[in-house]
Amino acid sequence: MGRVPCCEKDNVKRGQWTPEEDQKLSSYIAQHGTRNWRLIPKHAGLQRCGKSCRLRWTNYLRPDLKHGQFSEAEEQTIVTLHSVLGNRWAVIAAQLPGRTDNDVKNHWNTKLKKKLSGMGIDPVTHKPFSHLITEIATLPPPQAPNLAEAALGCFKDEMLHLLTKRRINIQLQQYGGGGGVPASIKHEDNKDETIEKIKFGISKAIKEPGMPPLDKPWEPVGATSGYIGGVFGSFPGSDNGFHYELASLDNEGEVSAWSQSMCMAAEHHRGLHEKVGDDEHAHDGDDSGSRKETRNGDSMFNSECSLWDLQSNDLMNPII
DNA sequence: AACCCGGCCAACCGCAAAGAT
DNA sequence: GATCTTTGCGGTTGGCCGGGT
Repeated sequence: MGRVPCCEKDNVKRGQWTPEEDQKLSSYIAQHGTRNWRLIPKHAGLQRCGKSCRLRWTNYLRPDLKHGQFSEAEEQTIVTLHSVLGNRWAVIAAQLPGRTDNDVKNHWNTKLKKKLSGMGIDPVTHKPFSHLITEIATLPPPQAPNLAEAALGCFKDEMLHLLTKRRINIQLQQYGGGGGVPASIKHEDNKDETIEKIKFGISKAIKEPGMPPLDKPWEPVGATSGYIGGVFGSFPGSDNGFHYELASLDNEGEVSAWSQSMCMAAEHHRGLHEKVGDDEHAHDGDDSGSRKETRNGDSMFNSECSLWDLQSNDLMNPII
């Protein structure tokens, strides 16, 4: 047999908490602790679900919480950890005293994601968009055009931002001084034409002699590409005249400390994934169950490539 | 002044692991 | 061991607010 349900949904209040409710909850927890969330609203005189009380306490009322702006150092920590851990908000928040997973998640979704996109870095993979385009371009037809279309759909906004707002230099030297540029892509200000430019660039890239053989399976090129200090380029070991050069510069044209840090995070991320990739290769014979991740991320940190090994000095709290 | 729009963030929802019976 | 609740987590939503028109 199990237990009784946590609360009857009909009889509970929802929505914003009032100061009176906050006061009731805080004073009850101060006296009795947080032992059983199901009973807390009942005993504290609140018409709330236990789950709602728990969230209110953990995300807002807890006395050890910080409520102010995120510092630059905190932002850097989030980006660095996100590049390694992905959307593991609870684990990331554990490294930021006074911040909750909800805080970190909201800050990421509203600020950091855009900040990275604005710098030309894909916030999901932490790779530069130019790198993604390069990877797509290494695919053989007919996949490449389809994927390019899909990617353009996904990254259209970010690409447009890059191409129209930031200092970006897409060198399509094969055009031969512009004479070979198709008429449809000559007007810089037109956004649709910008997309056409990207498509054209990708299709050109696919046809380049320096490109990997089209009849071979795709392999990531990250291991041989350079990406330091905000500048990224280009095809591995090729001097084929086709490359994207992407500079993440601030308004004054300088590479900011934040930008450099973000780029280093991305570089670190790339290195880690290579290492993780190797590690997973080494475990190819394992049964899948042994690699299954627990909610606390145990397996990640039990693996040969742990966050501790790679960044032990940066972590403030042990990850359980 | 009224309306619209986008950013922000608290709160909710649903799922899965952990724990209790 | 099976079943059920509790807890923790990540994704999503809805409302508030400020700026722009």
